[in-house]
Amino acid sequence: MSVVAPPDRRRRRRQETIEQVLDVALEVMAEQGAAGLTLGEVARRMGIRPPSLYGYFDGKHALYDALFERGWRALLETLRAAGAIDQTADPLTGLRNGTTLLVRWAVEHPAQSALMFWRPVPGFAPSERAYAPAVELDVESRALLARLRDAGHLAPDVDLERAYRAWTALVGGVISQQLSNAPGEPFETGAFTAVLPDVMEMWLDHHRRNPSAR
Amino acid sequence: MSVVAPPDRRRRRRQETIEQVLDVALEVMAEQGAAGLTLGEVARRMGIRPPSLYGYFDGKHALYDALFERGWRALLETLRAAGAIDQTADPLTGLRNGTTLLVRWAVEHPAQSALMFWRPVPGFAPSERAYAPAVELDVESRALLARLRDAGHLAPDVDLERAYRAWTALVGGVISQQLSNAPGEPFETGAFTAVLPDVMEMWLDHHRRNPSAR
DNA sequence: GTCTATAAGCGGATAGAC
DNA sequence: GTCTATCCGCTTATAGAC
Repeated sequence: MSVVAPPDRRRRRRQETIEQVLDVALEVMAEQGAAGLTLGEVARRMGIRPPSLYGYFDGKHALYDALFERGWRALLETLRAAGAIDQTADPLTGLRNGTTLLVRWAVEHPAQSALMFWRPVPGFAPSERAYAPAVELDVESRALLARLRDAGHLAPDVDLERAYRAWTALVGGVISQQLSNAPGEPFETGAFTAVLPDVMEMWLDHHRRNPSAR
Repeated sequence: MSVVAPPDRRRRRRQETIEQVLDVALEVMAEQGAAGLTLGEVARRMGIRPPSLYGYFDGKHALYDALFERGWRALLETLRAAGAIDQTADPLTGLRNGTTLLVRWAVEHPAQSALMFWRPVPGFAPSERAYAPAVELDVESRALLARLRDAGHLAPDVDLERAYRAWTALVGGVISQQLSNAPGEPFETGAFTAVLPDVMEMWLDHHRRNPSAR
């Protein structure tokens, strides 16, 4: 038996502090942008000194890594909770609703989205661990497209890989245009989120009629 | 007559130094990313001290501003030279060629594109002067879409504003996916640049048949 | 053991004096 | 152009409080 087992109390308290660091870091990023995060500002808001943060995170990149992972987990949970990637649900409804939810989440979490979708922080690359939930969503999304094809909504001989890349480009494009050119606009009335339905129908129309292996 | 008029020689030399600063800064950005630019690294490569750069640029943001403007001018010139936005050329060919050229330029100038299309540098916003060539391209692009409609390639009652926003989202999406998810891949063999033709035809098909005012 | 602090090193941006 | 000096941010070392 372990002689130095830490009491649950202490472990829980530590975990709470870690969560608080992440919460505060998200606040700072929301105000200053993803690359505008500083340990000094996080420490200031927590009432501690910057070096104390090293008891919880192994430096700034480790903090970014945790924020990256947390973001993808939150997004994945949002989509799962809505049943958008449920294997028994109607794939067409799932794609439309899931895509809309994803874009909404991105627009409502602009700084975190920048960290997750682009590479705004010089020198930071997510660890494999942090990347895992993103891979999970990737796998589920590809499976959803396959079900969409099997249900007859896409051409039977559609090039799924190519169609998937086009889909990510369209969705990512709406998000990046909205966040870069009209930041602060809410999802409901965004100049670019407004064309998301058009863009989705473009993609659906095209792949219903076209295997896209030109 | 002016007593202190600087000889042309000196003015030219100064201009050359300014250009050299910009060239070196682009090199550093290409290696470190847009936000990875540091005055120290630029000065080091030029064989001078960081404070000396203040004789040519009023600080780091002014340097970013010049790089932003230079990038949009270069892109605009590339498109003009190819006749893509020539008012007498066939608008359909112009759109296809111009879009392809734009995406190619972006993929071949990734760090500068990030500065131009997104907001990777905390606290930096382009000046009106630096923004001017971007506005010019914006105006020309909208005019190209109008000619496309008048030539019968788009539905006569198409919502041009909406169609234009969708087009920028599609093109920006291809660029951002390519640069974020497969950086370093050349334009010719890029995983996402490869779907650009699909994406363009999607947009054309949709707007030929659909006014997109749903 | 655990948390946090202070001190100090380093690099970067920038203002001022020469 | 330079050097100096200041300020800020990340990071490590070390030491004191609980």
